Amino acid sequence: MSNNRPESEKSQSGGERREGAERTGGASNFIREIIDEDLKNKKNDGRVHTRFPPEPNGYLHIGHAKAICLNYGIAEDYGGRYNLRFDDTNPIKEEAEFVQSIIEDIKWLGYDWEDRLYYASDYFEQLYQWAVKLIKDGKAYVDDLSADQIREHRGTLTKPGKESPFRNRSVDENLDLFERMKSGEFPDGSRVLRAKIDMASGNLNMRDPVMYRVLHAAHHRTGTEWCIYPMYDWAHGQSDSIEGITHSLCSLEFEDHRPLYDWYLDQLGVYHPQQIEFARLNLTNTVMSKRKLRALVEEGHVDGWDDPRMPTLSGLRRRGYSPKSIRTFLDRVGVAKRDSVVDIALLEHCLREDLNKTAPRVMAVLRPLKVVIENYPEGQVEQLEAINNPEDASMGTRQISFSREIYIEREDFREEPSKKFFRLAPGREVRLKHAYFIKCEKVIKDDKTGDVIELRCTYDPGTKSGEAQDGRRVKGTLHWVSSAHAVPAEVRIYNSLFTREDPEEDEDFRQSLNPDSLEIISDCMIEPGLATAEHGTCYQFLRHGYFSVDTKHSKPQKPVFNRAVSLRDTWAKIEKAERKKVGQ
RNA sequence: UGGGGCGUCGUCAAGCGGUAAGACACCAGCCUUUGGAGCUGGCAUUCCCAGGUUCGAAUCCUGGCGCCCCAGCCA
Repeated sequence: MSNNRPESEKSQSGGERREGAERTGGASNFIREIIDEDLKNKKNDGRVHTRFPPEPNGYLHIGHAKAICLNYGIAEDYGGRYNLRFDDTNPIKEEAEFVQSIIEDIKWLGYDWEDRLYYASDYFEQLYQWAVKLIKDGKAYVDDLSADQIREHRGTLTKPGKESPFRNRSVDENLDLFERMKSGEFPDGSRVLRAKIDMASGNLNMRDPVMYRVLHAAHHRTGTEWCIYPMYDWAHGQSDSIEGITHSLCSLEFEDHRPLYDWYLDQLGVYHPQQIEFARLNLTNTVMSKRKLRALVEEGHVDGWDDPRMPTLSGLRRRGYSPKSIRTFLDRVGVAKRDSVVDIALLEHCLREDLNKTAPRVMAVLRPLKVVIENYPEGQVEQLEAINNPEDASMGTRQISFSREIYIEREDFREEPSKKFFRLAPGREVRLKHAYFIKCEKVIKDDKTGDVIELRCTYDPGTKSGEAQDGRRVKGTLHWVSSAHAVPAEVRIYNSLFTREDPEEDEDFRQSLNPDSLEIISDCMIEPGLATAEHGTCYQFLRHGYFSVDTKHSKPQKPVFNRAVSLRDTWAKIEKAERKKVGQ
């Protein structure tokens, strides 16, 4: 590296950073350009401080991960800090258990906010004082209108609103009423505190937005201390301001809330964070709204928030996704302001890329077909050496048992093979991975059904470990397990939850729910070493894909595996193309 | 007939007046004891459209068109 300046100096220079090998935070984007510019102008004394502000009302999904990686990744890359703040301003929807799951998911992604864990509810008292200040300044008033009346007064997108008859109460009356709202004198919904801005604004958010509502509800942290709660819009900007956030990154729909945040901050005369909006993540063949995800859970279409088909972080984790693959994915997706839908194939690609380097290879037969090797001595068992990962020699080797009777994959045998099928067929020879060449001599069928139930083969003792002494080649290599040594297992194959790329296009997103999104195969045979595989571990089942030990259902001697992602399947493409040709 | 955004390959996405990066997907080939991985090559004469400015425009100007968001006492 030509760059040998001290680390601290590097971290302050945008230009150098792009050349640095250590820069892992992804390509430049419009947000980083803004920050580079701010740094150049010595804005915020060169500080970069971001935050991720989730509402604890549900589980995090990969769309949230985009916001997390963006906010936290930028802070890391610029040598700044990042906070975690729960936006808990609505006690009716929020629960402490969601706080825990959110913390767990973000930690799992690999981030550490140190001691900077905050809650909007930490600021309730300050927010209250600020509200009093606005009242005293004649910038806020207590409104007795009902929710319906407020809506009517708001006007429409094209028509200006009407001012509330309570808009011009005296400061003293407002102070008195607000105080009594706080002390619990009024029932829910009876009165609100509103900012006095402009009922004719083209921006609906500026038409005297509600700052406080009366809510006699217990809050997960403040209990029953408060019976008025701040609206998100009143709490959010000030919370960022209090924490000294320099760049408040949020999604596009808050663009026209920004003038309101700025208005509040201006009236209060406090520090202004800079809000920058970006487009949220959408993925093909899934849905990303909390409402829809909740419906899937509650209506029983999935096994829970952590169902491996869900785009939730807990679901992806259970399925076998690594934090690294998710972060890589998000880096590659980039950040911009245009609405987009990312092909889920990119996510899968990132997982394969990661697991290819790290997952131990292992043999598992999902749909076993018995093979008897007639010329192999009965009762003989030999140990063969198998490499654990051809991509990483340091992962070593293991011993596997070979014997006269084995299982191979049903789909690896074809009685009438097509030209391009180069696996096992009558009279054909293939290689057994790590073992010998075998040749199919006889096909045994069920008398009644005609199904192939067993293959009789011979092996060539001179092909041990997979090479023929006479140099003859074989095109196919099959995985297998020794029937006497293999252990039964359950394997769950997942396909996309929705058949349609964009399920939201339907009137009801449930219409394109994929009936085949989960296939349970219960009679699989796997290498004995996997019988006690640890929860969450990922393996590559040779020629199949990457499989993780299910954390919910897997038990020692009764293992359950989730297919995280299949291997790229060139053969499937060839077959598909062949079928298409024949169909013509 | 309101306000705020956005329009570059099938999908994301660089590009910031000097003659269209990269990734995924797809296609072709090489290689292979995983039809995996890897490697090589192909894949936008054109940037929503139309005018204009300029020696030169995806980038600047004007006018259209299209898409998204906003009328919670949700966030």
